[in-house]
Amino acid sequence: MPEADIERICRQHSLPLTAQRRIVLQALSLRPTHPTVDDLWSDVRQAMPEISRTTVYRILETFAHLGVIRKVGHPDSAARYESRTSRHHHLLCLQCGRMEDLDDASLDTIRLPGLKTGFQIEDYSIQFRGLCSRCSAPAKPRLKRRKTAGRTKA
Amino acid sequence: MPEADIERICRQHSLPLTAQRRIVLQALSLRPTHPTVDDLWSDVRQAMPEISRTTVYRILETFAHLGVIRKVGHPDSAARYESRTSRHHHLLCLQCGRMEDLDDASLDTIRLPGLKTGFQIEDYSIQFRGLCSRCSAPAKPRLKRRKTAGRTKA
DNA sequence: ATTGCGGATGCAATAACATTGCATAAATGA
DNA sequence: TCATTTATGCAATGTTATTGCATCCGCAAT
Repeated sequence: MPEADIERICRQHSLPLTAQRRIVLQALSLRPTHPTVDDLWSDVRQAMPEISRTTVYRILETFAHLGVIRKVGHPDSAARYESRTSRHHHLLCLQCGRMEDLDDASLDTIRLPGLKTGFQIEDYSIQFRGLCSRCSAPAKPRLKRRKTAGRTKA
Repeated sequence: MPEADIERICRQHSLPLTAQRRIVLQALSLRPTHPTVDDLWSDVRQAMPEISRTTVYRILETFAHLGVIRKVGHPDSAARYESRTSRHHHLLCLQCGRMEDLDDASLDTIRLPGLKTGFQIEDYSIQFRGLCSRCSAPAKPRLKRRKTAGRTKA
């Protein structure tokens, strides 16, 4: 998320533009894998060692309520956030919990379920579950090596 | 989940069939809305007041690892479980956090993303976000009442 | 029915995750 | 620069989840 966007967002909502807000949103947008609050806190402390964990919690909650970022559901309980709010999908690794974004325009044409659900639906996203490349690779450890020997690099 | 299934599952995995396991799985299958651990603990204590919270945690984790039940991702941090592991989708209320199941065979034909994702995909489910009937109804509170006056029952 | 084994349970302690109250500090607009 | 308003940091507290260990219970062999 470019600096300019962060400024605009704060001004639009009459929120003081603080260094903490800049740096937290910045850190979030640099993380493609839906970090937890503590992941972000670690990142942010590199540049601002005195920032408080509470502040990170608060900033994320504030912007999530504004719809600027999103809190994503993840089976490993611990809040996770993402900076993208436009439609996209998720790849979830059942082994390590890694969650990556997936963009695929052909998935934009899902027929929304009818009103009989009782829900007024605004958007959707698909969660694909499986094994990420890191976790599926070591799945055949007994295989004899051929010439394209496996990189076991975790 | 019928009693017989619970027995079968335990025998298949050589797990002692305890009263606690029976009652926790039973309680989960009676809850259509993806309860938290404490939701289930409350339910279960009606019939078994001395059951420990820790035990409920452990039973759910055990069976989730076996694939008998599933831990679902939910933006409100607190683990939630569901007893259905066959493909189905979710309706999530952004207001109250309620999450309901949606079955719709026409959503079974999603084209899986290719191997270029690096993921080996096993299954997917769609999360539809919006407002549930309870939360979308009071959304126009300034409206003059007509003959179909609103039930304000939260 | 009794016994013995291994795993499950309950409890208490602890850890991990999250929120709140309040004093201080910083951003904004005049 | 000053006043106002809100954010931040800190410490305390609350909530959610896990762990170690003594005891209990399901289960199978007797």
